[in-house]
Amino acid sequence: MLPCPFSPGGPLTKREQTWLRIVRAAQALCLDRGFDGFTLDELAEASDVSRRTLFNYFPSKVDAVLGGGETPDLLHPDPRQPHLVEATELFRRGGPHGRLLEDLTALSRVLVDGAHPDRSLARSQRAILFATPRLLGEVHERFLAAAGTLVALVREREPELDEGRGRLFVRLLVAVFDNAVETWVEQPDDDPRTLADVFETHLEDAVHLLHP
Amino acid sequence: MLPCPFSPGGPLTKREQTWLRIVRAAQALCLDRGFDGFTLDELAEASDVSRRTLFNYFPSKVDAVLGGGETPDLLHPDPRQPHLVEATELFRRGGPHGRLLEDLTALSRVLVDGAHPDRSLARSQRAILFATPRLLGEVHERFLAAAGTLVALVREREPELDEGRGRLFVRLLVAVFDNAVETWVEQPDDDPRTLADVFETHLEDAVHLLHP
DNA sequence: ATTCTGCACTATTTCTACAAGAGTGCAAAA
DNA sequence: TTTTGCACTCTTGTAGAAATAGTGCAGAAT
Repeated sequence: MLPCPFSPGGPLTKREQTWLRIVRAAQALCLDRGFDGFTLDELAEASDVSRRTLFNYFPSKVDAVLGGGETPDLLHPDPRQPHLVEATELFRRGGPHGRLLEDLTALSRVLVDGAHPDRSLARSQRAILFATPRLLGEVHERFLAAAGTLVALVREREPELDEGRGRLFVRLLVAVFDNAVETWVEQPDDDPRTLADVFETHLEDAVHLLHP
Repeated sequence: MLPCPFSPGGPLTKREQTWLRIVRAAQALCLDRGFDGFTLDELAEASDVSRRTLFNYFPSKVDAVLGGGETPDLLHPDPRQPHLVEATELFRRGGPHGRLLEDLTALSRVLVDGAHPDRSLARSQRAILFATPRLLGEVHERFLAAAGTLVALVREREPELDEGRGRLFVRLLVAVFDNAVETWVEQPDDDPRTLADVFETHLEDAVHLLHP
């Protein structure tokens, strides 16, 4: 029932327009009054749909403000998100390069960027996260869940990676991600780097730091 | 005013005896009734000191239960803990081996083991952490603080490590530590590995996972 | 001389009940 | 097929009171 954030290319469908209208209103309200400073009734009014319809688009207030879809499950990617299906299939077959870390980086990029269908949304998202540290926790949780499925996928490709190491791997990825988010959120407004860019840089940094 | 957990070797001083009595009582109460199931008045009575004296030994209830001293500052180590002073001095001068990762492992060991002066304490600590997940958060915070000073020390030795990477490094260490704690806590009761052992193993695992 | 203790104090936390808002199920309307 | 209204549950915030955590200090005890 919940839609993917955007179908690529072409004019926006009616549903996509409504989706955008809601997110924009939610972000405006959030920037204006803070996350707890507005109710869903107000958001419904501001975006010109019924309160009930909001939940037709977003499972929660947080999702509306963050403009996120469901957290992707890379093990069983949603067929409505063909780029996800494609990327995971490629990875399963030995990834774009054949070296785990690089392939993982590529896959992470798909994952991280999935939350940012639109440049202008990304920008206000940054402002909101900056103003509402509480939401950082939510972002963390979402990535944590996604990273779990990511590592599950890795373990299919690399069976010698046992569960314990998999868990550790998740934690490392999440640590890099959290750091990337923190950096990205504090970035000056005209810095063009996306969250995925920063994540990739930090992942490389992590590799160097732990290089024997 | 607060003492180091133990002076090495020899018979226990009066202060050390009292320290132990308090910790034992605190752990017993905690295992028996849960962390929130007893008051400091009760702990005072059980360990035969006045309530006020408890705070002479531990800055908080959590510290009493965990049997921890202050979180060590590796940049300015407490002179009353000579092994810390020694280890940091050695590290500053180029560490035991001269390779950052190995020296870091050695230093981390000192840090992690510092919280476990005694085998039997470590064992009940494990049981308590298992039964009271809430305390895991406290343990995390303590290590986070300590890791901060650890990385500050590293940055003195390796000036090309900028602040951003330092922050990332802290996060990675904390991730490894959290994973180690989780593993250690779930360990069967007769498993002789200390937390520091597990931490070291996981740090090595992390290095391999991020090996290009 | 140092550590312990009682006591008076402040600061958090917990509890209760209640209100407000988040989130769901369903059937009729668009 | 999507939207909407409505009735519903569940979680979270609020306010005030009680319990408990934690502090400062001066005198007692060792």
